[in-house]
Amino acid sequence: VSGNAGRGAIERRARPTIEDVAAEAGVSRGTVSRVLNGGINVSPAALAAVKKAIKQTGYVVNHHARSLVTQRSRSVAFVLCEPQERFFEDPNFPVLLRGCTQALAEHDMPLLLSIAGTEQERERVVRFIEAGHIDGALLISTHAGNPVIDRLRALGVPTVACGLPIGHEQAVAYVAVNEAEGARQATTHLAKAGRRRIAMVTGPMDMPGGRDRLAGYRDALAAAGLEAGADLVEHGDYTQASGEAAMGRLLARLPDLDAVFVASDLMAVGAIDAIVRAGRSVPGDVAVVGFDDSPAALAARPLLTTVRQPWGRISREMVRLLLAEFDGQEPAAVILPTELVLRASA
Amino acid sequence: VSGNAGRGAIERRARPTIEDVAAEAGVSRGTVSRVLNGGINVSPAALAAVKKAIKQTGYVVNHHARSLVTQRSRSVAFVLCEPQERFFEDPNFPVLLRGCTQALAEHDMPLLLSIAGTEQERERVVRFIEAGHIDGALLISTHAGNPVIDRLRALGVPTVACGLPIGHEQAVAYVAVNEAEGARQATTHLAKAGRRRIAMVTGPMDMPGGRDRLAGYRDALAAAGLEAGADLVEHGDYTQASGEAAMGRLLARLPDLDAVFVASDLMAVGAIDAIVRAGRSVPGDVAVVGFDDSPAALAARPLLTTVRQPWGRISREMVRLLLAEFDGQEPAAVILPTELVLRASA
DNA sequence: CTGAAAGCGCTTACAG
DNA sequence: CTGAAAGCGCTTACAG
Repeated sequence: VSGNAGRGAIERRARPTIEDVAAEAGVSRGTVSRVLNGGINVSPAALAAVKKAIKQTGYVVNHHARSLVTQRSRSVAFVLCEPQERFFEDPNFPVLLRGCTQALAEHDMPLLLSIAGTEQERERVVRFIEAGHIDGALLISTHAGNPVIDRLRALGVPTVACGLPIGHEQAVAYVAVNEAEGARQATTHLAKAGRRRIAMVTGPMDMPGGRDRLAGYRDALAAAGLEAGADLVEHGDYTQASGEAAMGRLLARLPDLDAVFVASDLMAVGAIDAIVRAGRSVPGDVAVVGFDDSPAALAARPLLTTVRQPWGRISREMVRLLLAEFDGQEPAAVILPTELVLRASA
Repeated sequence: VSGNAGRGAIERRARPTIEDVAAEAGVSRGTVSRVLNGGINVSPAALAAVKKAIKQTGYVVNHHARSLVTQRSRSVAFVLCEPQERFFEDPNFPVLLRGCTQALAEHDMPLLLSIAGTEQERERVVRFIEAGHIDGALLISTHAGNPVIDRLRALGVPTVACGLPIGHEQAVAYVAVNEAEGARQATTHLAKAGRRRIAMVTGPMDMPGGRDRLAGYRDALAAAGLEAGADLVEHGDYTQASGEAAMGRLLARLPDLDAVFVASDLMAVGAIDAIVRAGRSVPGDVAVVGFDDSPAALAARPLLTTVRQPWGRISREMVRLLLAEFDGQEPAAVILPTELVLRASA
């Protein structure tokens, strides 16, 4: 009500400082600071007085002042090194973004979104990080030769990658899923259901999920004693359109195909389109298993049987690894298990 | 190469300060600061010397120190007040998020992602904002009675909403699209193409996009002299599933339906599913127009004719309005035009 | 366990 | 146009 009248540029009401709290509690500002930083070396009486004073004054720490002396910002960048299209289309990104935001929030750390899709954006993001605005980075990148990762390493900025960072496996921390095992689960499920001609649509072969899921599929085929000719495999790039196109080629080439394992849910949605358009039914004529258990799996008709990536846990582990690096621990890798989720498509 | 050996907790190489630049340039630190802040009241000679020194030392300003004295953080929160599901499913969010990130980046301001879907998250986000960590907020909310908006106003934090903030139209800045006009464009197109029984699937009626698109649809029907019975309208909640269900009801009730205007692309995708499953073709039997021109429109089969929301421009205008508020301008509203995008579905 | 004091790296009146 | 100085709000040895 008193509010905006005559306000010029932004100006907020003056916030209480540590000095105000000290006065209220009848102690020095050093003591207040000690309470703020864990309460070590503080008498119970002083502790109580300060806590009460904090409540009364409504004090909240000024992070800029704190960061100025500690040289830490307590903030983390979520660095998305993807071309525009993938960022928009891939349903996994929002899930991962939300997971990381939540996991960070639990430690009262904000997430800065940095989009580094183009060369120009990459440059800006690196400059930003060089400027020391953040303590660490969560790196989402699918490119094998991503320059951002080199720059980050050169700067000594703690970094955790999502998925195996090809070429930096030893040097940068990462959390990934057991790709091959997930593919085995999917393929074995198809084989056990009595499918004999099981094709696959892979992801890009220069990415871990591309290579390793194919390897797992081949393992499972061999274990089941099924044929595994090269003609059973087509490649996609994780987009829905590429899944549709790859499936079209498979269908044209292999009329007796009765199942397909697709390396992402989004591609699987495209594959189902192609199957239905070819006049065949899912799962009646062709059983389909996807990968990710992304929101796309639930939007698919029929509902998609898929290999779940535990996104919530992946996010939390990424954050945990990053915090560990802040504390001086060496970069580590975490490999998480997948789980087959049975729905209607297979 | 010298790098990590023996590194304990995080520690980066010491960065040059303003003092180093001053020494290098042979001026005082006040002069360096003046150069940094626009170069006003600085002689050409001093300006040149300082610029050179900045380059030589590789100096980059310490934002914490600056913020401590200016009391401004130069960072903005993107506050997403949506239930989990919508955040994951709605293809508009990534587009908007990217647009705002880019627009902010052009001003060298980082975007902090704040997710306030649950009550608990809302509480945390408000605390964070109360702590003074950000200068302003971009608010994405579809709820009519959202408490976050009240808190933001009470705190006097400059805020810009995406879409008309019901109940706060006069008090908080916003940028929205001309909803009714967009709906008119869609409906008129259908009428001009010779469709006579044009139904509609709306969004939630407690949201501007729900109400106003319905109004525009009715206007256009009246202008075209077409029937506009209440039985032609069904309501959805912007999810794909709700679009499919609503379309199912429409089809069951109105066998002679030959067109439908759906208030979001995602619901339109669901509607197409329902139409095809009912054994009818798109656009042959039923023409479909969506709303948004989100990535979903391009993933749809057939490609979706839709009403484009200019997301890039919406993002830029939101950021512009926010910066204007930082400079003391009163909250303003920006209404942007829509554009009908003709593709295959109608 | 506690207080007084130095210092983090900046900006900005102030005096000249 | 420029420099000396105060001060933003904190943390952290240091001495007691």
